[in-house]
Amino acid sequence: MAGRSEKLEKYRPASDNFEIDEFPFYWVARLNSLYAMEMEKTLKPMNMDISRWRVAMLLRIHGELSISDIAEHALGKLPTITKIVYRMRDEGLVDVNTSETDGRVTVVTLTDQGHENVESVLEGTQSVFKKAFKGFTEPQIRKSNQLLRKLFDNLSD
Amino acid sequence: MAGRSEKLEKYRPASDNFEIDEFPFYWVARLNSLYAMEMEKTLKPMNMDISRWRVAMLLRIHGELSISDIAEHALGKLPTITKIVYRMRDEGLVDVNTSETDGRVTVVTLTDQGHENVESVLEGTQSVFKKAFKGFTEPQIRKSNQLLRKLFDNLSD
DNA sequence: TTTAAATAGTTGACAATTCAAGTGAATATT
DNA sequence: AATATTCACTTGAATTGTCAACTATTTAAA
Repeated sequence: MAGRSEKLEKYRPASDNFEIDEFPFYWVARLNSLYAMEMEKTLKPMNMDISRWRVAMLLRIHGELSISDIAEHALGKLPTITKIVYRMRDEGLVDVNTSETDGRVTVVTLTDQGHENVESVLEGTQSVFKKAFKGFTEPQIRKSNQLLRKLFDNLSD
Repeated sequence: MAGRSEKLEKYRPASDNFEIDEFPFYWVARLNSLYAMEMEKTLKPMNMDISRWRVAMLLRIHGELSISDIAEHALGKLPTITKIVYRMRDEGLVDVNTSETDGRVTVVTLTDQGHENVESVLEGTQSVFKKAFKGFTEPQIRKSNQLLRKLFDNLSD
């Protein structure tokens, strides 16, 4: 009978009045797929895909990362990241070395060609972001980001 | 020199002051993966995965869908959905039939076992949603949803 | 009414991801 | 110091997803 719990009913997937259009994770999934598809279009001509792209961007930002670091940021499984990295190495995009301070860790960096590749893709990717946030002001973008982060933090506890 | 364009710089992936933590699609991707991983934990004991689950939920809501309908809602490629559906049929979760009004379309529905399966999984999945939106009020959830939809709509033009 | 074009889905070859089970290096325990 | 445990990957087998090419059905055009 209380207003709040009644209203919340429609977000409860098990509820009879559940409305999927009102379910945030439905839109997170769709938004993510759509973004990925748009990006693939930009990436394909450069012989890249979304997986390689995510790894490359992280390396561009951080300079040097271990396989686990990449897995953590890109939220992928270790074997998956391992294989992406070695694929990228075979394509000349990254260098792979064993850490000098810890023999267990594998350190990955972008090669010159990898850097060039990233920069030329970057030009094309901006349009996707612009399109999605068309009409948004800076504070709105910041708030959107805060929201996404908050949900992520909540879920990772 | 203008305030706005300077502030917006950090969201431009090509920019030198780009900060990935401020990039909404980075968080969309991470949030989506994290949600998927949490869901997988709940789904695994019932012999389900996220793909099957998405198809099952859509069928629970809509009752009957064609392969393309499912592909559209789940934002998957046609061959992918086709294979998921036939896998689910082999596992007894769905029925697959040719439409009586249009011989090209394949109509998919949940079997009784599929329904039971969905209901028992639903019990477990609520906690994931609750965890993510812990501390959110109903208007906040609604606003979050609006935001995600808006981004999706922008991108799909 | 043929023929052409568009739809809706399927299939097979290939690529990517994932699980389970390993390896080898570093830490912790006895 | 020897052994056990944990950590950070790596590998192979199996599953899943994707592209390209194809089939069958319906709709549109000539």
